[in-house]
Amino acid sequence: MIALVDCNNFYVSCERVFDPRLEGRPVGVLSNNDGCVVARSNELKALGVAMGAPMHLLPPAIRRQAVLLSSNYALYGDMSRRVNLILEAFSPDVEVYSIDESFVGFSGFAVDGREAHAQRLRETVRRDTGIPVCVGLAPTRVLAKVANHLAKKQAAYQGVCLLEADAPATRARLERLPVSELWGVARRSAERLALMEIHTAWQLRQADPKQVRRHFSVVLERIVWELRGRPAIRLDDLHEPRQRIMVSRSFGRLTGAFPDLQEAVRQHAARAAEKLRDQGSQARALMVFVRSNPHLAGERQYRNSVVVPLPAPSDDSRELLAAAARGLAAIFLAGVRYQKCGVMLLDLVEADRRQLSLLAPCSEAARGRSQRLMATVDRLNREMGRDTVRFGLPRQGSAWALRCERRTSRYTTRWDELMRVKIR
DNA sequence: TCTGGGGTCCTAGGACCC
DNA sequence: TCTGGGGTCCTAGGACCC
Repeated sequence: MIALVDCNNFYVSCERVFDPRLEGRPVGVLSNNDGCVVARSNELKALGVAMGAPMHLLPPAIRRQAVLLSSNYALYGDMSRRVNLILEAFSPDVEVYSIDESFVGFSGFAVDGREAHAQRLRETVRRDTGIPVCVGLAPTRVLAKVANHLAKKQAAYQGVCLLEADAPATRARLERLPVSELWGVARRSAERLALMEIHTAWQLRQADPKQVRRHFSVVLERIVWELRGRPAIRLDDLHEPRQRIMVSRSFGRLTGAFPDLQEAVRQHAARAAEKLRDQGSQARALMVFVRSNPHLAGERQYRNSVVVPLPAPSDDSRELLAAAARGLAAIFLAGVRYQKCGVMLLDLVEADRRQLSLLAPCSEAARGRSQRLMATVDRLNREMGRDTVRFGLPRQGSAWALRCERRTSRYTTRWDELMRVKIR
């Protein structure tokens, strides 16, 4: 039995913990650059605001009524960590799936004690962090997702829903669930399933797995097995390092100036290099991309990317920044107003299993110096705050700087912001 | 004026091998 | 007239997730 613990309207709930005046009001949290609505309170959903709605297209009446906040990832990340600490006290088997969801192993409990245990978990998280969560219990992950969905939608469940694979009640629930609401089935697959007269989760469960695999993919076949109660989806081992690392941002405003892009690409490469060292990897290649704003008709459109191989695997910020700069120079086109750029580190290898290059031999002494330098930079930034040491100084107010005009305080990670009072 | 930022897995098809 | 039958590896792009 697996429990899916999902925080309700997570970003909004985090904001409410530190500003109870937001309770009962329509609240939204915005993406970077205050671009889109990425989290909504129930009150905001009730006003008809869709997930991902562009902020500047919201009706004025809604903008007046709602509290719309910039995202505060330092706060959400720390609150997420606190929630997971509590989950770990309830089960030795916690798989963090995203910032607001975790799968929790629930095997080993007496059959009639599972729901009560889930209720206790829910109450403890609420009491100790202030975050409301719902729990879906089922034998597979896909069914646990369905159970969680029900627990959120129907108050009668009081936040905990258990689905057995073969119970008549489960059949009734699946018959009423559109296939597109299943985890792993989105618009494209739903459209193609509809052509085969498969509209509900129950109909998909009844489909022949082999046929499904032939017409769609092994991914959808696994969903069929999971709906039948047979586990077929394993999560990646979370301790596995990432296979690629990406850092990209939209600019605060469009810019066609090469120095602006240079500066942004350098910042992204430096941040990516920190993430790379943090997971103990090195990159064998790096990708740089730039693009104009595809939403603007009449604007000259351009997008391009280039992969820059590195002579030897590296996690040295200086080498990665230099490679990124070369990549940018190769794809920059004058006369375009750019909206976004980014850097992706590719072909990652574990630092201690790195293969040395025959073509670019590098003395062990030089490697050692590089490693000590990077470790020192990372330590200073960790202990004294991000960007205490950085590679080159960005100018103030550059075009690519993010807009985030409505961010709340980083209450749990910054002493200097803890007491900052905001009057609304 | 203004539309996010990450990730994963799978498949098809090309290039190449014998 | 008529030109095989497997493999592997890599990459780009699709689809999906939060």
